[in-house]
Amino acid sequence: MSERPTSSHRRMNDPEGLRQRLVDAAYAAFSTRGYHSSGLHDLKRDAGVTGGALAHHFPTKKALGLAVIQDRVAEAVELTWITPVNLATTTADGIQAVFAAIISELERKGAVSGCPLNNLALELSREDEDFQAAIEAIFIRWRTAIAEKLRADLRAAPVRDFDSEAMATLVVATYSGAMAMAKASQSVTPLKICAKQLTSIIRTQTSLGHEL
Amino acid sequence: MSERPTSSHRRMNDPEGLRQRLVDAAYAAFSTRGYHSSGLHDLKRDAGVTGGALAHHFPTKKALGLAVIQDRVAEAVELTWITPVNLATTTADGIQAVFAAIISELERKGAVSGCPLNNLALELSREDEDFQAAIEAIFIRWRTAIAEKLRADLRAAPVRDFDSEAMATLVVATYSGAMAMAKASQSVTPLKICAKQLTSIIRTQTSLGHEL
DNA sequence: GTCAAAACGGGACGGTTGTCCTGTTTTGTA
DNA sequence: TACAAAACAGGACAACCGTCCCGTTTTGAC
Repeated sequence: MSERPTSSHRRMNDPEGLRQRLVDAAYAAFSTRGYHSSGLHDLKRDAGVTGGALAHHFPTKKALGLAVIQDRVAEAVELTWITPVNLATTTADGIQAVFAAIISELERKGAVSGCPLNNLALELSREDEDFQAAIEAIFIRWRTAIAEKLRADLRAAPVRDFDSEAMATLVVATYSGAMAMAKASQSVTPLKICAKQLTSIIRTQTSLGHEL
Repeated sequence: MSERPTSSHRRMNDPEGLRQRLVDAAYAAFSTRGYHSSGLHDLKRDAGVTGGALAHHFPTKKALGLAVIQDRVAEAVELTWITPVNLATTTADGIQAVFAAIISELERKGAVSGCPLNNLALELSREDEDFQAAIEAIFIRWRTAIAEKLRADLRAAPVRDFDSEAMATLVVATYSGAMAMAKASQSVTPLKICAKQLTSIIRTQTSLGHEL
Protein backbone atom coordinates (compact mmCIF):
# COMPACT_ATOMS: atom_id res chain seq x y z
CA MET A 1 0.00 0.00 0.00
CA SER A 2 2.75 2.44 1.00
CA GLU A 3 5.53 3.10 -1.40
CA ARG A 4 7.88 4.29 1.34
CA PRO A 5 8.74 1.13 3.34
CA THR A 6 9.58 2.15 6.93
CA SER A 7 12.48 4.55 7.00
CA SER A 8 12.53 8.24 6.18
CA HIS A 9 11.40 9.86 2.97
CA ARG A 10 14.25 8.61 0.86
CA ARG A 11 13.49 8.18 -2.82
CA MET A 12 14.75 5.39 -5.04
CA ASN A 13 14.88 6.13 -8.73
CA ASP A 14 13.78 3.20 -10.83
CA PRO A 15 13.08 4.52 -14.30
CA GLU A 16 12.72 1.13 -15.94
CA GLY A 17 10.46 -0.34 -13.29
CA LEU A 18 8.31 2.76 -13.20
CA ARG A 19 7.97 2.65 -16.94
CA GLN A 20 6.92 -0.97 -16.80
CA ARG A 21 4.28 -0.26 -14.14
CA LEU A 22 2.93 2.56 -16.26
CA VAL A 23 2.72 0.49 -19.43
CA ASP A 24 1.20 -2.39 -17.49
CA ALA A 25 -1.51 -0.20 -16.01
CA ALA A 26 -2.14 1.40 -19.39
CA TYR A 27 -2.34 -1.97 -21.12
CA ALA A 28 -4.87 -3.22 -18.61
CA ALA A 29 -6.96 -0.06 -18.86
CA PHE A 30 -6.80 0.25 -22.64
CA SER A 31 -7.67 -3.42 -23.09
CA THR A 32 -10.73 -3.31 -20.88
CA ARG A 33 -12.08 0.24 -20.99
CA GLY A 34 -10.51 1.40 -24.22
CA TYR A 35 -8.03 4.14 -25.03
CA HIS A 36 -10.20 7.24 -24.89
CA SER A 37 -12.22 6.05 -21.93
CA SER A 38 -9.08 5.61 -19.86
CA GLY A 39 -8.01 8.86 -18.24
CA LEU A 40 -4.41 9.51 -17.30
CA HIS A 41 -5.61 10.36 -13.81
CA ASP A 42 -6.69 6.77 -13.17
CA LEU A 43 -3.58 5.40 -14.82
CA LYS A 44 -1.36 7.42 -12.50
CA ARG A 45 -3.30 6.17 -9.51
CA ASP A 46 -3.19 2.51 -10.63
CA ALA A 47 0.54 2.64 -11.34
CA GLY A 48 1.35 4.70 -8.25
CA VAL A 49 3.02 7.38 -10.31
CA THR A 50 2.87 11.15 -10.23
CA GLY A 51 2.26 13.50 -13.10
CA GLY A 52 5.86 14.56 -13.32
CA ALA A 53 7.09 11.00 -13.69
CA LEU A 54 4.49 10.23 -16.33
CA ALA A 55 5.36 13.31 -18.35
CA HIS A 56 9.04 12.47 -18.08
CA HIS A 57 8.67 8.97 -19.53
CA PHE A 58 5.78 9.64 -21.90
CA PRO A 59 5.42 13.27 -23.03
CA THR A 60 1.99 12.56 -24.52
CA LYS A 61 -0.77 10.02 -24.09
CA LYS A 62 -0.13 8.91 -27.65
CA ALA A 63 3.42 7.95 -26.75
CA LEU A 64 2.06 5.79 -23.95
CA GLY A 65 -0.47 4.21 -26.28
CA LEU A 66 2.23 3.43 -28.80
CA ALA A 67 4.35 1.80 -26.11
CA VAL A 68 1.37 -0.31 -25.03
CA ILE A 69 0.83 -1.51 -28.57
CA GLN A 70 4.44 -2.23 -29.42
CA ASP A 71 5.43 -3.72 -26.07
CA ARG A 72 2.38 -5.38 -24.53
CA VAL A 73 -0.08 -6.05 -27.34
CA ALA A 74 2.57 -7.45 -29.67
CA GLU A 75 3.86 -9.61 -26.82
CA ALA A 76 0.37 -10.84 -26.01
CA VAL A 77 -0.21 -11.95 -29.60
CA GLU A 78 3.12 -13.70 -29.57
CA LEU A 79 2.43 -15.51 -26.31
CA THR A 80 -1.21 -16.47 -26.77
CA TRP A 81 -1.21 -17.18 -30.48
CA ILE A 82 2.04 -17.50 -32.36
CA THR A 83 4.09 -19.55 -29.90
CA PRO A 84 1.33 -22.11 -29.13
CA VAL A 85 0.57 -22.56 -32.82
CA ASN A 86 4.23 -23.05 -33.65
CA LEU A 87 4.66 -25.60 -30.89
CA ALA A 88 1.62 -27.64 -31.93
CA THR A 89 1.85 -30.64 -34.22
CA THR A 90 -0.38 -29.13 -36.88
CA THR A 91 -1.85 -25.67 -37.43
CA ALA A 92 -5.35 -26.98 -36.76
CA ASP A 93 -4.26 -28.49 -33.46
CA GLY A 94 -2.59 -25.25 -32.49
CA ILE A 95 -5.62 -23.15 -33.34
CA GLN A 96 -7.87 -25.49 -31.41
CA ALA A 97 -5.60 -25.27 -28.38
CA VAL A 98 -5.40 -21.48 -28.56
CA PHE A 99 -9.18 -21.11 -28.74
CA ALA A 100 -9.62 -23.58 -25.88
CA ALA A 101 -7.16 -21.72 -23.69
CA ILE A 102 -8.77 -18.35 -24.39
CA ILE A 103 -12.27 -19.71 -23.84
CA SER A 104 -11.42 -21.27 -20.49
CA GLU A 105 -9.70 -18.09 -19.42
CA LEU A 106 -12.77 -16.03 -20.34
CA GLU A 107 -15.05 -18.45 -18.49
CA ARG A 108 -12.85 -18.10 -15.43
CA LYS A 109 -13.10 -14.29 -15.51
CA GLY A 110 -16.80 -14.28 -16.31
CA ALA A 111 -16.54 -11.32 -18.70
CA VAL A 112 -15.41 -10.76 -22.29
CA SER A 113 -13.28 -7.67 -22.84
CA GLY A 114 -12.39 -8.66 -26.37
CA CYS A 115 -9.09 -9.00 -28.19
CA PRO A 116 -6.82 -6.10 -27.14
CA LEU A 117 -5.39 -5.78 -30.63
CA ASN A 118 -8.81 -5.72 -32.23
CA ASN A 119 -10.15 -3.24 -29.69
CA LEU A 120 -7.32 -0.79 -30.24
CA ALA A 121 -7.36 -1.39 -34.00
CA LEU A 122 -10.96 -0.27 -34.37
CA GLU A 123 -10.56 2.62 -31.98
CA LEU A 124 -7.27 4.09 -33.18
CA SER A 125 -6.54 2.98 -36.75
CA ARG A 126 -8.30 5.87 -38.39
CA GLU A 127 -7.37 8.43 -35.78
CA ASP A 128 -3.62 8.41 -36.14
CA GLU A 129 -1.34 6.92 -38.75
CA ASP A 130 1.32 6.03 -36.21
CA PHE A 131 -1.20 3.92 -34.35
CA GLN A 132 -2.34 2.40 -37.60
CA ALA A 133 1.16 1.44 -38.65
CA ALA A 134 1.96 -0.12 -35.28
CA ILE A 135 -1.28 -2.12 -35.25
CA GLU A 136 -0.98 -3.22 -38.85
CA ALA A 137 2.51 -4.53 -38.16
CA ILE A 138 1.16 -6.85 -35.48
CA PHE A 139 -1.59 -8.11 -37.77
CA ILE A 140 0.99 -8.84 -40.45
CA ARG A 141 3.22 -10.67 -38.00
CA TRP A 142 0.26 -12.70 -36.76
CA ARG A 143 -1.00 -13.66 -40.20
CA THR A 144 2.48 -14.40 -41.51
CA ALA A 145 3.25 -16.73 -38.60
CA ILE A 146 0.10 -18.76 -39.22
CA ALA A 147 0.74 -18.91 -42.93
CA GLU A 148 4.22 -20.15 -42.23
CA LYS A 149 2.89 -22.92 -40.01
CA LEU A 150 0.37 -23.89 -42.67
CA ARG A 151 3.15 -24.18 -45.21
CA ALA A 152 4.97 -26.44 -42.78
CA ASP A 153 1.88 -28.65 -42.64
CA LEU A 154 1.82 -28.81 -46.42
CA ARG A 155 5.46 -29.80 -46.58
CA ALA A 156 4.59 -32.88 -44.52
CA ALA A 157 1.48 -33.67 -46.54
CA PRO A 158 1.28 -31.77 -49.82
CA VAL A 159 -2.09 -30.58 -51.09
CA ARG A 160 -2.89 -28.90 -54.37
CA ASP A 161 -4.75 -25.61 -54.58
CA PHE A 162 -4.28 -24.66 -50.97
CA ASP A 163 -3.50 -20.95 -50.35
CA SER A 164 -1.74 -20.70 -47.00
CA GLU A 165 -1.78 -16.91 -46.93
CA ALA A 166 -5.49 -16.77 -47.66
CA MET A 167 -6.26 -19.37 -45.02
CA ALA A 168 -4.12 -17.50 -42.48
CA THR A 169 -6.09 -14.34 -43.21
CA LEU A 170 -9.32 -16.27 -42.73
CA VAL A 171 -8.12 -17.59 -39.40
CA VAL A 172 -7.15 -14.18 -38.03
CA ALA A 173 -10.30 -12.56 -39.35
CA THR A 174 -12.57 -15.25 -37.98
CA TYR A 175 -10.97 -15.13 -34.56
CA SER A 176 -11.18 -11.35 -34.43
CA GLY A 177 -14.80 -11.36 -35.48
CA ALA A 178 -15.72 -14.21 -33.17
CA MET A 179 -14.19 -12.29 -30.27
CA ALA A 180 -16.18 -9.22 -31.28
CA MET A 181 -19.39 -11.25 -31.24
CA ALA A 182 -18.37 -12.78 -27.94
CA LYS A 183 -17.90 -9.31 -26.50
CA ALA A 184 -21.24 -8.14 -27.86
CA SER A 185 -23.07 -11.12 -26.39
CA GLN A 186 -20.81 -11.47 -23.35
CA SER A 187 -20.65 -15.16 -24.13
CA VAL A 188 -17.96 -17.56 -25.35
CA THR A 189 -20.38 -19.35 -27.65
CA PRO A 190 -19.25 -17.58 -30.87
CA LEU A 191 -15.66 -18.54 -30.06
CA LYS A 192 -16.58 -22.17 -29.52
CA ILE A 193 -18.52 -22.35 -32.76
CA CYS A 194 -15.86 -20.65 -34.85
CA ALA A 195 -13.08 -22.75 -33.35
CA LYS A 196 -14.90 -25.90 -34.36
CA GLN A 197 -15.73 -24.64 -37.83
CA LEU A 198 -12.26 -23.31 -38.46
CA THR A 199 -10.34 -26.38 -37.37
CA SER A 200 -12.74 -28.61 -39.26
CA ILE A 201 -12.22 -26.64 -42.45
CA ILE A 202 -8.44 -26.64 -42.15
CA ARG A 203 -8.26 -30.35 -41.36
CA THR A 204 -10.49 -31.17 -44.31
CA GLN A 205 -8.52 -29.06 -46.73
CA THR A 206 -5.04 -30.06 -45.57
CA SER A 207 -5.79 -33.79 -45.62
CA LEU A 208 -7.62 -33.73 -48.91
CA GLY A 209 -4.54 -34.96 -50.71
CA HIS A 210 -4.62 -38.27 -48.89
CA GLU A 211 -8.13 -39.06 -49.88
CA LEU A 212 -7.72 -38.32 -53.55
CA MET B 1 -26.05 26.68 -46.65
CA SER B 2 -28.45 29.03 -44.91
CA GLU B 3 -31.31 27.56 -42.96
CA ARG B 4 -33.35 30.75 -43.08
CA PRO B 5 -34.33 31.10 -46.79
CA THR B 6 -34.95 34.79 -47.48
CA SER B 7 -37.69 36.17 -45.31
CA SER B 8 -37.58 37.25 -41.69
CA HIS B 9 -36.62 35.19 -38.68
CA ARG B 10 -39.68 33.03 -38.60
CA ARG B 11 -39.28 29.60 -37.09
CA MET B 12 -40.81 26.39 -38.35
CA ASN B 13 -41.09 23.59 -35.85
CA ASP B 14 -40.18 20.23 -37.34
CA PRO B 15 -39.55 17.84 -34.47
CA GLU B 16 -39.40 14.70 -36.59
CA GLY B 17 -37.14 16.17 -39.23
CA LEU B 18 -34.85 17.67 -36.65
CA ARG B 19 -34.61 14.37 -34.90
CA GLN B 20 -33.72 12.64 -38.15
CA ARG B 21 -30.99 15.19 -38.90
CA LEU B 22 -29.57 14.66 -35.44
CA VAL B 23 -29.53 10.88 -35.68
CA ASP B 24 -28.09 11.09 -39.18
CA ALA B 25 -25.24 13.33 -38.07
CA ALA B 26 -24.64 11.15 -35.02
CA TYR B 27 -24.64 7.96 -37.12
CA ALA B 28 -22.09 9.42 -39.49
CA ALA B 29 -19.88 10.68 -36.67
CA PHE B 30 -20.12 7.54 -34.54
CA SER B 31 -19.41 5.32 -37.53
CA THR B 32 -16.29 7.17 -38.59
CA ARG B 33 -14.80 8.76 -35.48
CA GLY B 34 -16.41 6.57 -32.83
CA TYR B 35 -18.78 7.31 -29.99
CA HIS B 36 -16.47 8.88 -27.44
CA SER B 37 -14.43 10.79 -29.97
CA SER B 38 -17.54 12.51 -31.29
CA GLY B 39 -18.41 15.56 -29.23
CA LEU B 40 -21.95 16.85 -29.03
CA HIS B 41 -20.63 20.25 -30.04
CA ASP B 42 -19.67 19.00 -33.49
CA LEU B 43 -22.89 17.03 -33.82
CA LYS B 44 -24.96 20.13 -33.16
CA ARG B 45 -22.96 22.03 -35.75
CA ASP B 46 -23.28 19.27 -38.38
CA ALA B 47 -27.00 18.89 -37.85
CA GLY B 48 -27.63 22.63 -37.57
CA VAL B 49 -29.23 22.23 -34.17
CA THR B 50 -28.95 24.15 -30.94
CA GLY B 51 -28.29 22.79 -27.48
CA GLY B 52 -31.85 23.26 -26.37
CA ALA B 53 -33.24 21.27 -29.26
CA LEU B 54 -30.77 18.46 -28.69
CA ALA B 55 -31.58 18.26 -24.99
CA HIS B 56 -35.28 18.27 -25.80
CA HIS B 57 -35.11 15.27 -28.11
CA PHE B 58 -32.26 13.40 -26.42
CA PRO B 59 -31.77 14.17 -22.73
CA THR B 60 -28.41 12.38 -22.70
CA LYS B 61 -25.75 11.36 -25.18
CA LYS B 62 -26.52 7.76 -24.37
CA ALA B 63 -30.10 8.22 -25.56
CA LEU B 64 -28.76 9.53 -28.85
CA GLY B 65 -26.36 6.62 -29.14
CA LEU B 66 -29.16 4.16 -28.50
CA ALA B 67 -31.26 5.78 -31.20
CA VAL B 68 -28.38 5.56 -33.66
CA ILE B 69 -27.95 1.86 -32.96
CA GLN B 70 -31.62 0.93 -33.08
CA ASP B 71 -32.57 3.14 -36.00
CA ARG B 72 -29.58 3.54 -38.27
CA VAL B 73 -27.20 0.66 -37.55
CA ALA B 74 -29.97 -1.95 -37.55
CA GLU B 75 -31.28 -0.49 -40.80
CA ALA B 76 -27.81 -0.53 -42.35
CA VAL B 77 -27.36 -4.23 -41.55
CA GLU B 78 -30.78 -4.91 -43.01
CA LEU B 79 -30.07 -3.02 -46.21
CA THR B 80 -26.48 -4.04 -46.91
CA TRP B 81 -26.61 -7.63 -45.69
CA ILE B 82 -29.91 -9.28 -44.96
CA THR B 83 -31.98 -8.07 -47.91
CA PRO B 84 -29.32 -8.78 -50.59
CA VAL B 85 -28.65 -12.23 -49.16
CA ASN B 86 -32.34 -13.04 -49.08
CA LEU B 87 -32.82 -11.91 -52.66
CA ALA B 88 -29.88 -13.94 -53.96
CA THR B 89 -30.28 -17.40 -55.43
CA THR B 90 -28.06 -19.08 -52.86
CA THR B 91 -26.47 -17.90 -49.64
CA ALA B 92 -23.02 -18.12 -51.19
CA ASP B 93 -24.10 -15.96 -54.12
CA GLY B 94 -25.60 -13.43 -51.73
CA ILE B 95 -22.50 -13.24 -49.56
CA GLN B 96 -20.32 -12.84 -52.60
CA ALA B 97 -22.50 -9.99 -53.87
CA VAL B 98 -22.55 -8.26 -50.48
CA PHE B 99 -18.76 -8.40 -50.16
CA ALA B 100 -18.35 -7.16 -53.72
CA ALA B 101 -20.68 -4.22 -53.15
CA ILE B 102 -18.96 -3.23 -49.91
CA ILE B 103 -15.50 -3.57 -51.44
CA SER B 104 -16.32 -1.40 -54.43
CA GLU B 105 -17.89 1.19 -52.16
CA LEU B 106 -14.76 1.28 -49.98
CA GLU B 107 -12.53 1.58 -53.04
CA ARG B 108 -14.65 4.49 -54.18
CA LYS B 109 -14.25 6.32 -50.87
CA GLY B 110 -10.57 5.47 -50.55
CA ALA B 111 -10.77 4.86 -46.79
CA VAL B 112 -11.95 2.07 -44.51
CA SER B 113 -13.96 3.20 -41.49
CA GLY B 114 -15.00 -0.32 -40.59
CA CYS B 115 -18.34 -1.93 -39.90
CA PRO B 116 -20.47 0.50 -37.84
CA LEU B 117 -21.98 -2.31 -35.82
CA ASN B 118 -18.60 -3.79 -35.05
CA ASN B 119 -17.09 -0.43 -34.19
CA LEU B 120 -19.83 0.40 -31.71
CA ALA B 121 -19.91 -3.14 -30.37
CA LEU B 122 -16.28 -3.07 -29.32
CA GLU B 123 -16.50 0.44 -27.97
CA LEU B 124 -19.74 0.26 -26.01
CA SER B 125 -20.59 -3.36 -25.21
CA ARG B 126 -18.76 -3.44 -21.92
CA GLU B 127 -19.51 0.14 -20.95
CA ASP B 128 -23.28 -0.02 -20.71
CA GLU B 129 -25.68 -2.93 -20.65
CA ASP B 130 -28.33 -1.05 -22.62
CA PHE B 131 -25.85 -0.57 -25.44
CA GLN B 132 -24.84 -4.19 -25.17
CA ALA B 133 -28.41 -5.44 -25.42
CA ALA B 134 -29.18 -3.25 -28.43
CA ILE B 135 -26.04 -4.34 -30.24
CA GLU B 136 -26.47 -8.00 -29.41
CA ALA B 137 -30.00 -7.91 -30.81
CA ILE B 138 -28.67 -6.78 -34.18
CA PHE B 139 -26.03 -9.50 -34.22
CA ILE B 140 -28.69 -12.10 -33.45
CA ARG B 141 -30.94 -10.78 -36.20
CA TRP B 142 -28.04 -10.82 -38.64
CA ARG B 143 -26.90 -14.34 -37.82
CA THR B 144 -30.44 -15.69 -37.74
CA ALA B 145 -31.23 -14.30 -41.18
CA ILE B 146 -28.18 -15.95 -42.72
CA ALA B 147 -28.91 -19.24 -40.98
CA GLU B 148 -32.44 -19.11 -42.33
CA LYS B 149 -31.15 -18.60 -45.85
CA LEU B 150 -28.73 -21.49 -45.45
CA ARG B 151 -31.58 -23.72 -44.37
CA ALA B 152 -33.44 -22.67 -47.50
CA ASP B 153 -30.42 -23.76 -49.53
CA LEU B 154 -30.46 -27.12 -47.83
CA ARG B 155 -34.13 -27.61 -48.52
CA ALA B 156 -33.34 -27.36 -52.23
CA ALA B 157 -30.32 -29.65 -51.99
CA PRO B 158 -30.12 -31.57 -48.70
CA VAL B 159 -26.73 -32.21 -47.12
CA ARG B 160 -25.95 -34.23 -44.03
CA ASP B 161 -23.96 -32.88 -41.11
CA PHE B 162 -24.32 -29.27 -42.07
CA ASP B 163 -24.95 -26.87 -39.18
CA SER B 164 -26.62 -23.76 -40.57
CA GLU B 165 -26.42 -21.82 -37.30
CA ALA B 166 -22.72 -22.54 -36.92
CA MET B 167 -22.01 -21.56 -40.52
CA ALA B 168 -23.98 -18.33 -40.10
CA THR B 169 -21.91 -17.51 -37.04
CA LEU B 170 -18.76 -18.17 -39.03
CA VAL B 171 -19.93 -15.86 -41.81
CA VAL B 172 -20.73 -12.96 -39.50
CA ALA B 173 -17.54 -13.43 -37.50
CA THR B 174 -15.36 -13.66 -40.58
CA TYR B 175 -16.87 -10.56 -42.12
CA SER B 176 -16.49 -8.59 -38.90
CA GLY B 177 -12.91 -9.66 -38.48
CA ALA B 178 -12.05 -9.10 -42.12
CA MET B 179 -13.43 -5.58 -41.86
CA ALA B 180 -11.35 -5.02 -38.75
CA MET B 181 -8.22 -6.12 -40.59
CA ALA B 182 -9.22 -3.95 -43.54
CA LYS B 183 -9.51 -0.98 -41.23
CA ALA B 184 -6.17 -1.71 -39.61
CA SER B 185 -4.42 -2.00 -42.96
CA GLN B 186 -6.62 0.56 -44.73
CA SER B 187 -6.95 -1.94 -47.55
CA VAL B 188 -9.76 -4.07 -48.95
CA THR B 189 -7.48 -7.05 -49.43
CA PRO B 190 -8.60 -8.92 -46.28
CA LEU B 191 -12.21 -8.55 -47.43
CA LYS B 192 -11.42 -9.90 -50.88
CA ILE B 193 -9.58 -12.89 -49.47
CA CYS B 194 -12.22 -13.74 -46.89
CA ALA B 195 -15.04 -13.38 -49.40
CA LYS B 196 -13.37 -15.89 -51.67
CA GLN B 197 -12.57 -18.31 -48.87
CA LEU B 198 -16.01 -18.06 -47.32
CA THR B 199 -18.02 -18.57 -50.48
CA SER B 200 -15.76 -21.40 -51.54
CA ILE B 201 -16.27 -23.17 -48.22
CA ILE B 202 -20.03 -22.75 -48.29
CA ARG B 203 -20.34 -23.89 -51.89
CA THR B 204 -18.22 -26.97 -51.19
CA GLN B 205 -20.14 -27.95 -48.09
CA THR B 206 -23.63 -27.32 -49.45
CA SER B 207 -23.00 -29.27 -52.65
CA LEU B 208 -21.22 -32.14 -50.96
CA GLY B 209 -24.36 -34.24 -51.00
CA HIS B 210 -24.36 -34.37 -54.77
CA GLU B 211 -20.86 -35.74 -55.03
CA LEU B 212 -21.30 -38.49 -52.46
C1' DG C 1 33.46 16.50 -3.97
C1' DT C 2 31.47 18.84 -8.29
C1' DC C 3 28.13 19.37 -11.29
C1' DA C 4 25.19 18.51 -15.04
C1' DA C 5 21.67 15.53 -16.47
C1' DA C 6 18.18 12.39 -15.51
C1' DA C 7 14.30 11.15 -12.51
C1' DC C 8 10.63 12.49 -10.07
C1' DG C 9 6.87 15.39 -7.03
C1' DG C 10 3.02 18.27 -7.34
C1' DG C 11 0.10 21.28 -9.11
C1' DA C 12 -1.48 25.05 -12.43
C1' DC C 13 -3.47 25.82 -16.76
C1' DG C 14 -6.57 26.16 -20.87
C1' DG C 15 -9.59 23.64 -23.49
C1' DT C 16 -13.32 20.44 -23.98
C1' DT C 17 -16.92 17.61 -22.49
C1' DG C 18 -21.93 16.55 -21.37
C1' DT C 19 -25.67 18.31 -18.77
C1' DC C 20 -28.90 21.53 -17.24
C1' DC C 21 -31.39 25.86 -16.70
C1' DT C 22 -34.00 29.92 -18.00
C1' DG C 23 -36.49 32.20 -21.54
C1' DT C 24 -38.94 32.55 -26.05
C1' DT C 25 -41.57 30.87 -29.87
C1' DT C 26 -44.55 27.70 -32.07
C1' DT C 27 -48.33 24.41 -32.06
C1' DG C 28 -52.59 22.13 -30.94
C1' DT C 29 -56.96 22.49 -28.65
C1' DA C 30 -61.25 24.53 -27.10
C1' DT D 1 -58.78 34.42 -29.00
C1' DA D 2 -56.99 31.96 -24.72
C1' DC D 3 -53.79 28.94 -22.96
C1' DA D 4 -51.14 24.99 -21.87
C1' DA D 5 -47.78 22.00 -23.72
C1' DA D 6 -44.39 21.02 -26.93
C1' DA D 7 -40.44 22.76 -29.56
C1' DC D 8 -36.62 25.34 -29.70
C1' DA D 9 -32.70 29.23 -28.60
C1' DG D 10 -28.71 30.18 -26.12
C1' DG D 11 -25.73 30.04 -22.73
C1' DA D 12 -24.10 28.82 -17.83
C1' DC D 13 -22.07 25.35 -15.27
C1' DA D 14 -19.10 21.94 -13.04
C1' DA D 15 -16.31 18.17 -14.03
C1' DC D 16 -12.82 16.27 -16.52
C1' DC D 17 -9.12 15.84 -19.72
C1' DG D 18 -4.18 16.08 -21.37
C1' DT D 19 -0.32 19.02 -21.23
C1' DC D 20 3.09 21.82 -19.33
C1' DC D 21 5.89 24.12 -15.93
C1' DC D 22 8.79 24.72 -11.83
C1' DG D 23 11.13 22.89 -7.98
C1' DT D 24 13.50 19.04 -5.72
C1' DT D 25 16.01 14.82 -5.43
C1' DT D 26 18.79 11.22 -7.22
C1' DT D 27 22.21 9.45 -10.28
C1' DG D 28 26.40 8.98 -12.73
C1' DA D 29 30.64 10.79 -14.79
C1' DC D 30 34.90 13.20 -13.88
